[in-house]
Amino acid sequence: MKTRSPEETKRQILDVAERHFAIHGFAGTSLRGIIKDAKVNIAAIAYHFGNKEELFNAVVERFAVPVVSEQLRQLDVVMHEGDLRSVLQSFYFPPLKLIKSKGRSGQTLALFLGRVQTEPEPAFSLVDKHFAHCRNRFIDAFLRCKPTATQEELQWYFEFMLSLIVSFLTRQAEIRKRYSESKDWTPEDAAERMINFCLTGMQA
Amino acid sequence: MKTRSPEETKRQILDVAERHFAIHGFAGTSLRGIIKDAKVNIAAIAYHFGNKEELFNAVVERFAVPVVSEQLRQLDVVMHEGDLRSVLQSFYFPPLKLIKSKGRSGQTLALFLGRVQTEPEPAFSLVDKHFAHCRNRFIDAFLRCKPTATQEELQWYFEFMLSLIVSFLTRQAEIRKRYSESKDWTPEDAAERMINFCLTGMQA
DNA sequence: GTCTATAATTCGATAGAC
DNA sequence: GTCTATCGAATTATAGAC
Repeated sequence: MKTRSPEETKRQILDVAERHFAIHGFAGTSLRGIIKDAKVNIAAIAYHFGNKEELFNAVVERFAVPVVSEQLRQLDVVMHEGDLRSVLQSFYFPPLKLIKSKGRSGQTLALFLGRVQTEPEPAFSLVDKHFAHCRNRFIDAFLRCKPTATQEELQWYFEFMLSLIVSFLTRQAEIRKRYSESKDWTPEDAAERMINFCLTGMQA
Repeated sequence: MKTRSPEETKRQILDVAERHFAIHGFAGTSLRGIIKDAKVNIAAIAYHFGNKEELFNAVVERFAVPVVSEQLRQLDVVMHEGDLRSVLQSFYFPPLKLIKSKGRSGQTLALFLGRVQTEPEPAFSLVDKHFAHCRNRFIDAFLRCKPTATQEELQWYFEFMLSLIVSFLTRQAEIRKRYSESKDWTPEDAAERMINFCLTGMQA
């Protein structure tokens, strides 16, 4: 058996765990299933991550931190323009870009990213930890674009914007199968549709 | 111990199972937790429903059948009008009405209704069974309202419409907590916002 | 139909050698 | 750091008495 570096072992565990959590959810995932696919020892998880919940947290953190960071970075760039489309793009593009850069494994990352937002504990409580600040910043940006809107309206718009991408990420595989008779579309096509839908929806 | 009628036992199991599945998901729910709350014997579940998956199926069926039936009935009434708002109302109102009619337990029904659409197997595969026909009918109705739109566009609009309510049902408790500083809103308010958002979004 | 008792797995976690 | 071995708890499902 070839030996692996500790970093490689950690990454391997994270990759497989991400896939299992994405497909089966937190409760439906067993550590023994993960170590079987990752070809590591059961004790390696305990050594590197602690327990199941901390492993899950590590998987969330690996994608959430760079995605939120990039969303806020892009938002900073376009903030002064007061252009709603640019704000929506700042929200939608970073996660889709990360998924695309992952190639084939991006599909399970996408599923995991959506699943985190819809799963029961402990997944759900992690969302606020990573995304609460992001949400407030985007609602502020909305206010710049629509100065006459109430805070309540803008909060709903944020929830609607989030709903579309969460639902898309979670169900895109099923959507593709369901509408297989239609011509193919790329994630960029879907992003454009979501952005246009939000854009007009917010101009009610 | 007071004896219960078989029908009452079944209903009691379904009620508690619905709550547990809604809160913990399919994999995260244990039959022992259900029988403890329902104050029935473990063997009663096997006798009345078979196994865990069939119990879950029974919970889904109990709400899905009347909701879909009412959606299609309302759609039939407004189909000829070619009015998009009426079509959207035919989709959104029946589930919200059922939830409201349940009173306090409507909250867990709402959570379960949304959860079914986002959970991993076996929940997800049940969705198509109950809702596939409904989806086709509503996409047909969209076509009547927007004769120039492509099939692909209309399919996306259906997914967006579905996304909003699924996300709302799953997360409305968290949304309320998150924006507690805002003034209160009723499910009817939320439905109107979703319908208006969809309506303008579809007029892009 | 309802119950007790238990079979048969599977799980997360850990102790301890190397 | 990595491994084997295993503990203790929890799970689903079922057999069989009443």
